[in-house]
Amino acid sequence: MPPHDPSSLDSIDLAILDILQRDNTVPQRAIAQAVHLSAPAVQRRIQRLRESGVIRAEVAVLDAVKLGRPLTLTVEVHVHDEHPLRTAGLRARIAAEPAVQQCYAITGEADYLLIINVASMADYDALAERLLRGDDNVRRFRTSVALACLKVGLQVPLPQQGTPA
Amino acid sequence: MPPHDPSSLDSIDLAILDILQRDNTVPQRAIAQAVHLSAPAVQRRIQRLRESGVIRAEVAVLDAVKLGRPLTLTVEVHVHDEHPLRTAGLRARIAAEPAVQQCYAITGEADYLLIINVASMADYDALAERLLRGDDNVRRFRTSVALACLKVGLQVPLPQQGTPA
DNA sequence: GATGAAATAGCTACAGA
DNA sequence: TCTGTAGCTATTTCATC
Repeated sequence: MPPHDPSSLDSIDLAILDILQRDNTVPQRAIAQAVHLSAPAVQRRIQRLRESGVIRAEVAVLDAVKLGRPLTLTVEVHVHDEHPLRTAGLRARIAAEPAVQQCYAITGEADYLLIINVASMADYDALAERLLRGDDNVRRFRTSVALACLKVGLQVPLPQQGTPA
Repeated sequence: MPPHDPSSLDSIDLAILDILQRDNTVPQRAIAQAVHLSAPAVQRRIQRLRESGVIRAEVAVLDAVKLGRPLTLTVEVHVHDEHPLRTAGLRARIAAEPAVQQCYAITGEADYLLIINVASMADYDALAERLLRGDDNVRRFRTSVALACLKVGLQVPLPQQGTPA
């Protein structure tokens, strides 16, 4: 995958990305019309954006409520030791746990921020048990219940470490 | 959009969703083969999942670094008054702000959790100014810098309120 | 739910700017 | 190097069983 510096993205690339970010089922012909280009030209640009990694993935976004996981929780995790060797287990469990939707390593008060989807509080309790309470490097964690999701963007922020979702 | 209760999703639906959640460019023939069904049968199921809202969106996931927004921040916002009328402005500004990738209304210590992507700290400062500091209903906010994104799942957790991304 | 035909989208090759 | 035109391949979609 060749690297891609932002300066090589022209305004047409950005316009294409703006469309695909919202809906990647839009036919290339329709995109072509929107950006005043031919369909193959659009196709080539999309191909390049994929190869260079600007487009990281093309996915379906699912509805957690309709999947029977109506509860969303945010969890701030504090660890004793941030050393990779000491956090490797936690990271591996997080990667393997489908209920964990997102995980960021952060600075400041807490060390990790998790966004989790579960069917019930009982499920969360069990999850917290095997994910956090069993780990003696986890000092404490603070859970908040999400009441609403006001916005969901899908730009992947930082180079991913470990297993991708 | 007809409602869809989780019980009406059989194991084949779940298998299809599991594939599409990772990569929605997989041809229906390949999905059909994976779930031991014919392509049109898969097509009908996908159509139903779309109409019922289980599949909420089909999108391209972009790389924020390659787009020139290498900084990810998480922000916990505390407000004075949670009344919808008093938070409407904040919510509207969040919805309109492309740098704000995600926003959850949460219980507990803070009232909102934001996940933000910006090009620089200077950009964030300007953003915080127009988004938060200008709002006299915002009591305080706590910003953390994300060091790494360990996992990104794309299940939309709760019914969205306000403008979707 | 499966089969086969029609429509449509995506991809490649080639020519020109 | 990039764009546009043309033609091909493959996928989606629809009608029928």
